Amino acid sequence: MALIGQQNMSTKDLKRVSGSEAVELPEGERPTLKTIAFMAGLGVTTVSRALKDAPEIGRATKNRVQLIAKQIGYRPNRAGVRLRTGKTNVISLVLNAQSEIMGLTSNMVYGISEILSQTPYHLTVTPYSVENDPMQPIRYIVETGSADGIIMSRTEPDDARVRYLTEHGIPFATHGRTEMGIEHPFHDFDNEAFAYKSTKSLLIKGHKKIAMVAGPTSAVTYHRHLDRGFSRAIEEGGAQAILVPDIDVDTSLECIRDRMEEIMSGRNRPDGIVCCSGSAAIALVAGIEAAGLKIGRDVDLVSKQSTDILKWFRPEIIVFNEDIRHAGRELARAVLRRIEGVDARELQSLSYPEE
Amino acid sequence: MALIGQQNMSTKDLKRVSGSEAVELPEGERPTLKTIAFMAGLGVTTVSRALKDAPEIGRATKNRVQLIAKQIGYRPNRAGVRLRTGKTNVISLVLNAQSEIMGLTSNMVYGISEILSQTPYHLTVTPYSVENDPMQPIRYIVETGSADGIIMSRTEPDDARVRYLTEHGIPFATHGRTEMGIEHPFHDFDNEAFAYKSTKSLLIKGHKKIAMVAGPTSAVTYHRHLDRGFSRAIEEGGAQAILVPDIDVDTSLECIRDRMEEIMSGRNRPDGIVCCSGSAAIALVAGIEAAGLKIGRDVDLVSKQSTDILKWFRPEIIVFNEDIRHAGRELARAVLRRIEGVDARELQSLSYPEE
DNA sequence: CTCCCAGTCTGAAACGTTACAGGTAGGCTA
DNA sequence: TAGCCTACCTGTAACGTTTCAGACTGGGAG
Repeated sequence: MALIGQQNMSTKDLKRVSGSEAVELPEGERPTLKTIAFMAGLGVTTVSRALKDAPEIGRATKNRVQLIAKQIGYRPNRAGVRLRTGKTNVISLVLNAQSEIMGLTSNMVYGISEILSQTPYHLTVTPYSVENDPMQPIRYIVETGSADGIIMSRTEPDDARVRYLTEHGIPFATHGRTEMGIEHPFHDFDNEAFAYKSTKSLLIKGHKKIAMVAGPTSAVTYHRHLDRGFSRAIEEGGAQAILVPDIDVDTSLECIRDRMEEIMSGRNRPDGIVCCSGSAAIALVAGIEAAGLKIGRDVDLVSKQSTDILKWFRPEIIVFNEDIRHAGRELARAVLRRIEGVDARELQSLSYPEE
Repeated sequence: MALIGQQNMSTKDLKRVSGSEAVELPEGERPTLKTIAFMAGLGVTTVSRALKDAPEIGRATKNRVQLIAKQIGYRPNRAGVRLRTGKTNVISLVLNAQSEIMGLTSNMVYGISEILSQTPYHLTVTPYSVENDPMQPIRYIVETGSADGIIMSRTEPDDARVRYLTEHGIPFATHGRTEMGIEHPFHDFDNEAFAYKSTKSLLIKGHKKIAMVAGPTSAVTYHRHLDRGFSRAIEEGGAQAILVPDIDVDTSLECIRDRMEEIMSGRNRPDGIVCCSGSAAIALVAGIEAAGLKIGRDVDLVSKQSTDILKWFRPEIIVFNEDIRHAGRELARAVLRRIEGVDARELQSLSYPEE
């Protein structure tokens, strides 16, 4: 551990500008406020203020300083700013490191980055393993002050993280909604609308026995929305809902397939299925086909997908798309504006299923 | 907290306490070296050194200081360390923000995080858009000193980023190899072995006209390896290589399918195909089936995959697995050890195709 | 002529850390 | 007894930034 700092390309012995004029030109080293101050013949304070357009600095001076800064490619030292102000200029994406088949995480990351790339913010990713407490990374970030804002997913109706962050006044945005009477920034896909529309589309095709996967077993909020939309459509259509028990967002694909085969081999099998994730749909299909049935003939399947894969898999599947990259953009925008102090209620958005 | 009263024995300690600073008890604020120094009745310098087990600090003192630090949950302030030492404790993952169907990026991120979670390092992700210069994020990181080490992918035989980082002495590790006479840390999947083995397996099945997708059109190094393994196996087996021109790592799936359909409808169509990515395989299958052929009957397909999806898609596809999460772990380990000063040649690893 | 004010600019201090150059006490050598 | 060494510990300065409390103009008011 004594070795760690050693890579740090030494030769730091540069003549320092102390009180008098030890001439230091923009050689090798990164320019700082001091460099600009020296070049402009001003004090560091003035330069600092000039660069942020403070009103007590003359127009001419500001222009001059800003010109120099641009010319020599000045970039504020993040450590300096952070130490002095506590502002990290970091947004942390907290997610669970579950293996996933589709590029869900990637698209979220890319969406967020798209927004952050036009700001001084950096993005750090903090996964937590499935067996760990989801609160742990959150606590770490808050206790060490290592980010100005947090984006997280797998939001639950009563979410301990939301409560904790709200109590501590840390800006955050969630992918998904809560139901705990706390107003906070979020972005969510309207899963109720999806479930409703997709169930409807099955009803219109004349199906009468409809199943939804995965059901409301899970702790995650959006399953409640799915259930709501599903139940509403079922009721309106006077159809029968077939239950698919014990499947949630973490159920393995193998398990989904087996469960599905079982159900599709039973005598009360559904003629229409609503599925809420692309990967689950793939397992469903395997189960259905293992039961000797065929999508689009014996049973219709409508699924949400966050990546355009199902059309390659079985073109017969009816798909609705959830744009995760867009979610990433929305969440990034929300958390940034929250940091600026915008009211949480203005930072809540939904996106709607598109066929 | 429990240790507050613990001002033990000596009388001379008191002079420090009453001597200069205002008495500042461990309030809501985060503890710093000063807090510990006050509690232990020592100087900040001593505490700093005691915490890193410096030899010039007495055993007893070290134990005492470390105990206090643990008790009050002391965490070094990253900004302080970074400002003073230049060490950021950040690893940056630089990747291109191409949409991807499989969870390639995610698994890389998770693999890296697995390693970093046991260290003080954080992971930042810096995507660059496809139309941008790949050098841009690299330059940014180096110029602003915003990471201690870099991990990057899409490595090319003559890679400008590798040259630049080597010249600047910045630790990095690449996913994939270069061919430019510069020794640097890398992890790579042995694509030559994969191409050789998979082509062999087709030869053994009696196939005589074999195609490989994607071909060596791409700038990325690993296509050369694929080509080498493929050619070697073809030569040994006295088979015929069917060319699939103009397909590279960035070709859209639609385009791959169309090209494939065309080729499979031609009169000199292959009876065996080697494919180097799961998503390309999906498009290939579509093309093959559009030509009215069937995998496993008219043509055999062997593909690499980085996520276990092909078995769901067409179980007839013969698969080899590339473990991206493992690659992430290897790369993280490599860049960390490089930061510690380990020779680059000791930080080069390959992983081998597994069926 | 003085006084005050607005408009500009400034040095010092502080954030938390580590490197440097000592300092002190006690014991051992000569 | 003086001198020196070892084992521990210490204060100060510095990293780059922002905030605080001035300080210096020139000019207008009294």
